[in-house]
Amino acid sequence: MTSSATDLALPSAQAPEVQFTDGLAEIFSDLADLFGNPRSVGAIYGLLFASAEPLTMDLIATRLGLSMGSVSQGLRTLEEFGAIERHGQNGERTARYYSAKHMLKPLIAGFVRQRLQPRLDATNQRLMDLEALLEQMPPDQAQEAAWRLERVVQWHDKARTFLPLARKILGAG
Amino acid sequence: MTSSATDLALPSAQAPEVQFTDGLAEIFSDLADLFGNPRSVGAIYGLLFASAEPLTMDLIATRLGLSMGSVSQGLRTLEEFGAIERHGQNGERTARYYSAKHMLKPLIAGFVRQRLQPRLDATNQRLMDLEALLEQMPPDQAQEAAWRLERVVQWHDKARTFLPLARKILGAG
DNA sequence: CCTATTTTTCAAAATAAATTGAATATCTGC
DNA sequence: GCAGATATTCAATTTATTTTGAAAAATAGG
Repeated sequence: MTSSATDLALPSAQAPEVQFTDGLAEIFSDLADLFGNPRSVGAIYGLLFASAEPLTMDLIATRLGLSMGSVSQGLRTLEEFGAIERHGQNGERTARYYSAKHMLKPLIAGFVRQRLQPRLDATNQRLMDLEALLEQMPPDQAQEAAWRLERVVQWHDKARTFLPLARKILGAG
Repeated sequence: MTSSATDLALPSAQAPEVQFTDGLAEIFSDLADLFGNPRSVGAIYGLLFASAEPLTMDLIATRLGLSMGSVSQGLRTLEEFGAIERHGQNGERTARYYSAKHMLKPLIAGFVRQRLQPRLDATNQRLMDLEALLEQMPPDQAQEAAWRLERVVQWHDKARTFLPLARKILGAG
């Protein structure tokens, strides 16, 4: 709609390897977003994943059009997840270099450990608080409520025991 | 920290059954948020789940302090998920009544079908586009890139085939 | 211990997402 | 086909989140 005569000269007519890298960055942006992480975190991981050699912070920032601040924070998140590696910093050159671990396992495991697990644990605590509340309710109400609560608790327990399995299956590749 | 002398008279010293209902609404709010849905959707489901009898839209709105607009949209989302049921509207009384299906299965299945699946399918398409790109790259680069891309594609396929299993296990309760 | 370079921090700005509310539409019974 | 009641829509507002950018803090070499 926007482009004129030469539709082959697309808005972003980049060299294929650049398109490839940007494409992976975008895909991982979307996945990050899908799982409730900032898009920038996904973009950084995608870029590192696509790159043949490690990159410095400001290469990443330049390439993705992000501020150093964002990249710094994003790298930290990914490092907490255990999804990337540092190189260099051993004297000869000053800037640190980063690369993605090519197993998705650490990324997934890290995400589960850092983000999912804590929230599910918090929910678990609240469910237990509600269970305690039952005792203060008039018996007939309490029984009704207990029945309903039980469903949620059971599901929640299942979800929590399910997570390790999910991690195992999804992390294997 | 905020409350004075009588710590037993907590800020929201409600009847236990109200605390119970609000508690479940909050728990489901958090879960909704965790999975990328508006908190209001979770709150509505939680309230309906906790309630012994079906509720009208404006009972829900009043109880949760939401606008009718939010509740209307939230109920639609939940209906699309297949997580709630309508009652009434069969002549005698005018307002429709809503209740939660007490199986979490439809909620989960609906969420997966309406939200997760479409996004993963879109990602799949983009991965295929990237695969097509490989042919335009110089062979040595293409090989490197293919190797990386393959990892993502494999993982993604696994994730997609994994979803039905997850639904089965988590939906059973 | 100074300087140049890289990295982190975090308040402010930009952006994205959810919620409201009032106009509009749909129903139901008469 | 009107009136009262209920429900939906969607632009405007509010709220929450992400990103920026500039100041402060590390880090390494001289």
